[in-house]
Amino acid sequence: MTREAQGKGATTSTLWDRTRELAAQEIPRTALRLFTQQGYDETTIAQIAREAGVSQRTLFRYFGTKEDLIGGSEERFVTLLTETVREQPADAGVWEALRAAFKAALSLHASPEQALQRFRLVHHTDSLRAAYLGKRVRCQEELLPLLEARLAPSGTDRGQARAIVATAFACFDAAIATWIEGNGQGDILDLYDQGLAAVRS
Amino acid sequence: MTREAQGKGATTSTLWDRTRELAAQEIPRTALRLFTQQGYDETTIAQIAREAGVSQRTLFRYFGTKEDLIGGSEERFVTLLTETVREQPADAGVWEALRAAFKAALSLHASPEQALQRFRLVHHTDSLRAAYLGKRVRCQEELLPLLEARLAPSGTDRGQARAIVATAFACFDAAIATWIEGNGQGDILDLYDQGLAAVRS
DNA sequence: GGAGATTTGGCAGTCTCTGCCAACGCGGCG
DNA sequence: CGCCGCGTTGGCAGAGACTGCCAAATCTCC
Repeated sequence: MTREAQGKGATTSTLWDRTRELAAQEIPRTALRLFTQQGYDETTIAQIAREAGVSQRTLFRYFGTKEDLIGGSEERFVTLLTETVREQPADAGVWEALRAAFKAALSLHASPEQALQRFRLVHHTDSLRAAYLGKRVRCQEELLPLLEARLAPSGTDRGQARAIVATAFACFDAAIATWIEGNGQGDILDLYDQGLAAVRS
Repeated sequence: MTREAQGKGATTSTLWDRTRELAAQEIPRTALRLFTQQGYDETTIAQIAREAGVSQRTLFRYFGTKEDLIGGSEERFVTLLTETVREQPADAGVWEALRAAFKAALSLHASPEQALQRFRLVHHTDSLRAAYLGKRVRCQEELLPLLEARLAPSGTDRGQARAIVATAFACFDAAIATWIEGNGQGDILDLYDQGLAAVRS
């Protein structure tokens, strides 16, 4: 990992690195399977490690906590959101910028089915949901200064900017909850737009 | 606890019950003191139990988890919010009803200083904050059907109602965060109003 | 092939939290 | 008064997540 690593060219990725990456993909896949089969709390780290073919110690080296086995690393998520917001044209409003960020975040999922599976799992497991919400507010805090800059011209203060960011994320979560309730019918972003429209009536 | 318990009359509360209640108040007080002194993660259950004069086992019987030592039981919070919303006149809008609920929730704190202390602790401790957010969304879910009823006449669907509730709580949290940042200056409800005004511009 | 760096695995330990059982204190019964 | 039922308490053992520490295995580079 300390090496120059991901040469998209050919030879720089040694067979060893590829094996490592395979393991790194195998572990969360096994975890997700077991979680959906028997529940999050009923699945132990020992079992995941055994079925994934690694030791507990190694598993914890790849993923710091049990919650990290779902939903990938937080940094990737944060950087995706911040980068997307940064890429938005300067004259785009904060609501448009945030919407674009959510759209980008949703595109991370391989398929709607997989997304539904993960969302359901997180939504129905208290500890997972709490962990997700924790990451979410950290995202909000990272995004705050960026959006504050966009809002400054209109005389919006920091507290108001915080409320706007929090609202956007809240409506995003609400959209996901509604989407889960409808078993994945419809489009999450449409639900988001409808929710936000009701809020800003 | 199974006895008829709190007779506000005199003789029904035995000396034994009073001792129990004292212990139940002493434990979270000790916990809060230690948490603010040396930090949440740096304080162990063993230490709290020792300084409060009870065994670990008893401590866990009173408060199911370490997080419950802060912020009291969730049910009390939920019932306060739901009761307050229910008490609102039928023609009151959802925003007014929710605002009244938040006002009631804030009145639970003995003093602004104590509130600031607790808010700061929760806000700056990842695990505590995650636990708080978990309780918060559970509150939202309890409140949802009540507010859905109030919104039904205006042709608002469930998803939109969820977005509205989520937004109100999000702005409430944002107000608290801003209030903490300002070291307790100003009024939380004012900050809430300002945030919501910016959102609904 | 060997030296150095990196990764892995095992072990012991901490901390939260739970189940189980014995000890204690309290009230009510004969 | 003595005894029994009942609820509370405390200690103990254990599960489970997670962290240092050290040795063994593995890879890379020379």
